[in-house]
Amino acid sequence: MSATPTSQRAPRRATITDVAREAGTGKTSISRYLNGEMSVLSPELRARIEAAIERLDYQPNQMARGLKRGRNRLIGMLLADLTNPYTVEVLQGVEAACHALGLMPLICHAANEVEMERRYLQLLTTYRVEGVIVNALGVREESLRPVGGGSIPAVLVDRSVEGLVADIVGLDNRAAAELGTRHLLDGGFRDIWFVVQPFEQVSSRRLREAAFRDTMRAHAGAHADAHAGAVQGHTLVLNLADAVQTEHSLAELDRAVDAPGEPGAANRLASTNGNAARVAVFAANAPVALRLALHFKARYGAAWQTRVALLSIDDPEWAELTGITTIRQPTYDIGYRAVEFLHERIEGVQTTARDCLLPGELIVRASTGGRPNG
Amino acid sequence: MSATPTSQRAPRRATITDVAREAGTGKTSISRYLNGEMSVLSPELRARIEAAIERLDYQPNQMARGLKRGRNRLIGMLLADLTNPYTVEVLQGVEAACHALGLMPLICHAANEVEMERRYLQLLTTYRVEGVIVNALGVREESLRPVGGGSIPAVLVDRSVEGLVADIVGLDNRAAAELGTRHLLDGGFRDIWFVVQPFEQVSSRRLREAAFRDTMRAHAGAHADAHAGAVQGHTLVLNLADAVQTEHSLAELDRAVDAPGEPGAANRLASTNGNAARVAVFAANAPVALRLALHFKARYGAAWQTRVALLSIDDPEWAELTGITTIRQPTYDIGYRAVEFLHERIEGVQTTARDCLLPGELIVRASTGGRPNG
DNA sequence: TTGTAAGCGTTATCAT
DNA sequence: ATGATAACGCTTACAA
Repeated sequence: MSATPTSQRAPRRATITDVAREAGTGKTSISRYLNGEMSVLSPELRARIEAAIERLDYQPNQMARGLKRGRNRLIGMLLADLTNPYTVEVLQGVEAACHALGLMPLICHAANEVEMERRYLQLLTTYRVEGVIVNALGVREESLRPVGGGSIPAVLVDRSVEGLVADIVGLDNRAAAELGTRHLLDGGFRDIWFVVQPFEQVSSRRLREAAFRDTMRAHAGAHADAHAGAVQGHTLVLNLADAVQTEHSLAELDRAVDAPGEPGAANRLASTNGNAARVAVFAANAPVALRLALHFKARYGAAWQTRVALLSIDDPEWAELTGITTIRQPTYDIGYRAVEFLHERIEGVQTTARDCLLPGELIVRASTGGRPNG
Repeated sequence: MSATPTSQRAPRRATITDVAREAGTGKTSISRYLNGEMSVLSPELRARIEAAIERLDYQPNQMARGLKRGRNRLIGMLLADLTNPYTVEVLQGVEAACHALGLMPLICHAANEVEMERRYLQLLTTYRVEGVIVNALGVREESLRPVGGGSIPAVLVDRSVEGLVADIVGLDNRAAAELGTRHLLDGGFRDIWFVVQPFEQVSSRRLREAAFRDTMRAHAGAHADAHAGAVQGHTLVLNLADAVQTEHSLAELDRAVDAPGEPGAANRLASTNGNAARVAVFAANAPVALRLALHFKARYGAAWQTRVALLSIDDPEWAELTGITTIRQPTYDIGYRAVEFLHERIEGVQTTARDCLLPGELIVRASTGGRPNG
């Protein structure tokens, strides 16, 4: 690292007044030119203005424009967790839509901190953004009140927030969880664990977990007499924010994997393929799936997939590499739609809160097949 | 998706004038209160102001403040590619530093599009950000000129840009590439391929590639007589932006893997462990490593690591899962330092362009060990 | 077709 | 200790 002094001062940027003077006219004409009101400008004047702008390298100050106009084309994008691939993908859709609609997203990353979420929301408000897209932490937060209070247009992504009415767009969680569960059931798995982060507070997790249980129950009912031993469905909470709790939960899962289908092991021989002997683990999202995969690999070695079948909602880049079946979310569309909804609201569309549920796509890979790879 | 009409109009936000009226005083006092000039406010007035602000839920308009003050605490953060985990990690450092320094980063994602980079840079300029942190695409871009022209303070991250003088902070690429290469050499690998995206334009890639070659050459020189057959170092360009070219390059790599150390295969038996028979592939970054891993898995099956030893700069989340040796970049620090540098420049520190090179950390995993796992 | 002047919500200058 | 008043850079009636 080196540093020696030098000299150069940033020259003050040209203002509309400078341009007016340079072009020998008034500010009004410049403003008209900037706003494309060409029909009211003589070609001669227009040319002079154009030249002046060019000469001064003039660029209108958006802040000043926004102040006067009362709108600045800024929208806030509040993100719970950028390390989750889901978030980045949604963001791509958001950016594309913003681009198309002439909006500029202010991206704020709460990094799973409630305090950050609060701070950023306040900041956005202070910058007078015209609306916000919120991928909330999910906690019932007083700080989100102004958002819902009609004070500022908002669209929720992925998660609803208790006591807050707003448009929401995200995965059709019920359908997705059911899709995954049925896939495992169809694959002949008898012992299925649904692993999810603490879900009381987070609507999407809650819905997925509920759908999992419902589907298992429905299946059990339909096949009550067909099979001697019923399938087993368990929900396991994995609190990734707490290392101790995480270890605890993983240990519970280990016991199941070590002795699959314990109470009812007898009926396993009747199965059509080897999957009845393997425990299936359904991860509620990618962070959970990753944690599980890392754990299994550490415990059972590189060939862990012969012991456990992993399925996950979300389709992270390593899923293909590891050969894990997933349910891909239409992330790009989610982001795109969210902006469209917000845009409508900003433009004054008045409706009650809308729900936009997009379907997930099952991507079958080796993990849930009959002959697991190593 | 449902939608039925409702009614509620956003009430205009309170302004400083509203507060002044509510508190029965002038705007000046409110401004003073906002800026913490408590010493010039009687406790009595201060209390009235506080109450008025509370009652009106007043929040000062940053845009107006910025317009008047000439500074808005906004900085631009231009990102080449958010899908690269590296970028997200750097961002975390940036956010932390901004938080600490009271700055608000406007995050712009160019998504590897030169046109986007241009557009965003122009946009940032138009919003009068006080500075920019640029993780440039690397292309020699005329649009970056205003940045370097002293017109606006800037700090480069990871990559320098031709013909643009500015502070730059990033990985010590030379040292990192040398570290990786030596690790492979020490591991007994004789046939090493360095795989990198087109590197003419991107300084970090260029440096890594050069360091790789230099290290290989140095090694060859030092051990010229010791071993009968010298080690072989190859550089392979993988253009991920072009599917056809990518396939072509991968095919070339396949030939090498299928017949490792072709010209000089005789000396392989002399090796101390099995690694002389395996081809080692050194990926210049995570995106390359992922593409390679996916390819190898598709071609050689789940046990591909018995055929190829993969090493990569960057430490993506799947590296641990797959057991791949990596060189981790101090991403968080890179982001943090970048903001600190920028802040100094914004505050008027005048120096010539500084280089801040941070060291990478070698994380040894199974991939480069003597007995590869499956 | 062009220009003047009054704001937008702040802060800064200068009185009182 | 307090408060008019003039900017900041722009848009927009309203004139001319």
